[in-house]
Amino acid sequence: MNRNEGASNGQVKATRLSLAILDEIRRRDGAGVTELATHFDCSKSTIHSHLRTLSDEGYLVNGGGHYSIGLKPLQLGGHARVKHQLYQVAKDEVDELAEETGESSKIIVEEDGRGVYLYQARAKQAVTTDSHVGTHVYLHSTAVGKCILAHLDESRRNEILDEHGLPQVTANTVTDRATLDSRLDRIRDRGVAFDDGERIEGLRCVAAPITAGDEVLGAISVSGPKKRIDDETFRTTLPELVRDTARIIEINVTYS
Amino acid sequence: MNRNEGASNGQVKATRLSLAILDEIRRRDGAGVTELATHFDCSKSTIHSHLRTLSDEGYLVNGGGHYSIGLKPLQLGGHARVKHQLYQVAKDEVDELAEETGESSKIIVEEDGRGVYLYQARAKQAVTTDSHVGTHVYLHSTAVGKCILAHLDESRRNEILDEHGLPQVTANTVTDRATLDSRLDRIRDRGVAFDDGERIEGLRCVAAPITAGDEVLGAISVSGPKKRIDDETFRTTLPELVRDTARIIEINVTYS
DNA sequence: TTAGCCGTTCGTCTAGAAGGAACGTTTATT
DNA sequence: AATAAACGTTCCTTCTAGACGAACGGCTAA
Repeated sequence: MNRNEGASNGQVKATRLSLAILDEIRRRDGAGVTELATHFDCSKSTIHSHLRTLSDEGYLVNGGGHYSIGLKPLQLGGHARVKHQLYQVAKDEVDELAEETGESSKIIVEEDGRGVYLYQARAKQAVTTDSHVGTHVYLHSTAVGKCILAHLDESRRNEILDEHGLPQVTANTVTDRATLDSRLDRIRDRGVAFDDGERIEGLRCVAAPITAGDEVLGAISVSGPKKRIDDETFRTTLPELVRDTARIIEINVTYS
Repeated sequence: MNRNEGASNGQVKATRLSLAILDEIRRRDGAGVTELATHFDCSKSTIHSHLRTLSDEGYLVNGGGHYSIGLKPLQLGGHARVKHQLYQVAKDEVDELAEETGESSKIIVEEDGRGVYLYQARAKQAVTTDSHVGTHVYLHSTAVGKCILAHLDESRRNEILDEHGLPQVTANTVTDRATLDSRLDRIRDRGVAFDDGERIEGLRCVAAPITAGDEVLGAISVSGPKKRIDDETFRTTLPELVRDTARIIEINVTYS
C-alpha cells in the first residue's frame, strides 16, 4: 500500500507523520485538516488525531479549524541554542558587530549539510530579510555557508555537495563545482568569504569561519544592501572587522 | 476492548511519547536510552525507535548514545515567532529599551496559562538569567505575567489560577489570592507592574501590558539586579519609560 | 432552503508500536 | 589482563492502538 522510502527502518511511523505534518504546516504557514489529508494522501481522521495531539502539546495552535505552529518548539529551540557552544561565546561579539556596522549580523552552524541561523542581530536600519533564527539555507549560496564548506574535511564536503547539489538561487549563485572549489581555496587563504547577491538579489555579505583546532564550529557574517555597502567597505573594511571578530570568538572558544 | 483512559481521547499515543521524550531530554539537558526507558517505564527498544526517529528528523542529535535537543525545533519556533504579531511590532522597541536602560528587556505572551518569552534583548552589562527565549514561567510570579493576568477576562483568569495555583517561587512571591487580586487592581490603574524578587532573588522587574481593544496581546519588561536599579529608578524612571514604550507598541499594533 | 464543504467523532480491522531477549562495545573493577 | 557491569543497539514475536471510511454537525454560499 504505502510505498515509503526504504530508509525508515526501526522507526516510529506515527511520529514521522506527526513531524511531517508540523513541517508542512510551517511551509504552508498554517493549514486545515482536509488540505493536509490530501497532501499526505491519507484519511482526514488520521490527520485530525495527529493535529489534536500536536495542539494538545503546544506544538500547534488551533484557530477555528485552521492550525498553525505554536510556541512549544520555541522552548526546545531556545534550549538547544543556549546550550550551543558557539551561541554562548559568539552572541555578544555578533551584537557588537551589528551595532558597529549598522547592518545585520548572524551566527550560522551546519546541520545535515545545510546552514542554520543560530542567531541574528539587527541594527535598527538593517534590512529585514526572509532569514530568521532557525532558517535553513544551502551552504554554497551564502558567504557563511562557503566558510563552513571550505573548512570541512573533503569527504564530508563531497558528501554534502553530492546530496544537495548546487541549486541556482539567484543569477549570481555559483552553480559550477570547479568555480566553487577555487572560491573555497581563496576563502581558506584569506579567512573571509564574500557573497555579492548569490542568495538574495542586491544583498552583500561578508563572513568568516569560526574554527577550533581542525574543526569548523560555524561562521559569522555581516550583511546589508548593496546600495549601502560600497566596494571599499565590502572588500576592505568589513572583511577586516569580521575577521578580527572571528578571532576574538575563537579565543573565547578556547577559554570556555 | 478500547482502553481509553482520561484526557487522551482520539490522540496518537506514539506521538505523545515522542514529544514527552523530547521534553524530558530538554529537562535533563540530554539523556541516554536506559535512563529514559526507566523514567517512562517502558522497554529500551521502544525508546530507542523513538530516539532514532527524532534524531533522523533533526529534533535530536545523537552524540555517541547521548541524545540532546537538535536545531530543527528552532526552525519551527523561529517561524512561529516571526509570524507572531507582537514580535513584529514590539521587537525594535524592546531592543531600544534594552539599549537605553543598559538592562535586559523582554516580550512575553500567554500560552496555556503560563508565560512564554517571545524575545529577549540584553544590553552588554545585563545579567544573564535562566530565562531565555521559549522559557515558560508562572504568570503570578513575574511582573509581565501579572500584567497579562490583570487584563484577561475574569473567567479565563480564574481558570488559569485554579489550574496552576500560586506556587511559591521565592520568598517574595505572592501566594495569596486576595493579595494578588489587589495588586492586579493597581496594575490596571497604573498601567505598569512591579516584581521585586518574586521570581528570582535580587532581580527587579518593571513591566507594562500591550493591549488591543479589550484583548491583552502580551507584555514587555525591563529587568535587572537590585543593586543597579535603585528605588527612584524602580518606582519612577523605569515605569514611565516602559509605559511609554508600551503605548508606542500599541500604536504599532493598530497600524499594522 | 438546500447543497457543498469543512472539521470532527465513531467503530472496525490490521499494520506497526511495544516488549523481551540477545548482541557488540565500552567502561569500570579485580 | 581478565572479568563484569552497563550501555546502546538489533531482532523477532505479540497484541495494542493507529489508520480508515462513514456518518455527523456547523458553516457558508448559491
